[in-house]
Amino acid sequence: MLDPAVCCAPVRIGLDEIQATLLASSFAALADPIRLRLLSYIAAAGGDEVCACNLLEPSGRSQPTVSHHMKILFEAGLVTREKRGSWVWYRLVPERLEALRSALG
Amino acid sequence: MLDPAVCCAPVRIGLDEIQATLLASSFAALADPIRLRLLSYIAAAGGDEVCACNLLEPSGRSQPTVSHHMKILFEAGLVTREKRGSWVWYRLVPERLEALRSALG
DNA sequence: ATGACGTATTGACATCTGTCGATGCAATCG
DNA sequence: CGATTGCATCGACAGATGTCAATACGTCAT
Repeated sequence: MLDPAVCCAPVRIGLDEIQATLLASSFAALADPIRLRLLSYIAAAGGDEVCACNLLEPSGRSQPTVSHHMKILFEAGLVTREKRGSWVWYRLVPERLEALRSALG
Repeated sequence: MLDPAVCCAPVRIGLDEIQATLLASSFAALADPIRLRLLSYIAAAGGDEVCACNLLEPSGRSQPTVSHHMKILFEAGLVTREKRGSWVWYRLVPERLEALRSALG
């Protein structure tokens, strides 16, 4: 057995359980290829907002599935949702993305 | 029906399926509170490397569970693993974290 | 060699997640 | 008004994921 001081020093904790759970759920929203592509569609769109109908075809998924994913992104605070007439428009929330960026630095 | 040009403009794609899948699996590695805390333990440690035995107690999980999570972080390229004697030492991979940061910008 | 210790792997299980068809709801059109 | 259209929700299902007990594998001390 080596000197315990070498290996088993007291523990420092940088992230409490609540913070970690919140952060993890945010990253979970990014942990799906479809959702990342949906975000990139919005980011790459000409204007800063995109109609839900534009997200359907390129994702290659059914309408309920896309709606499900957009709900997850919405509840994670990564996009806003605004209904105008028959259509629903989504926008990115740059501050939220920036918050996640800073958590990695 | 409104003018289709208003809503159903042609689609721009910013992320192909392969890139999206790779990115998603990296974020998936961050999408768990235990793994975020494990990373924070390493980051908050005095030196730049941490023995696996130090990760066990603060995580509040069994040894196999911690080993499982460290394997996921390792395979995601977020930490390196080095066995010296009986112990295993982990280090963060800052470049990998930076790569994920830049994906959010 | 033998035992003790640190870590990884296996197997099993409950839970979570992505997916789609069917349905519901609200707004628009005729 | 009724029909149609855009989107959300529900129900069901297969596959992925987190967890731990049991076990296996190396390394060290005796």
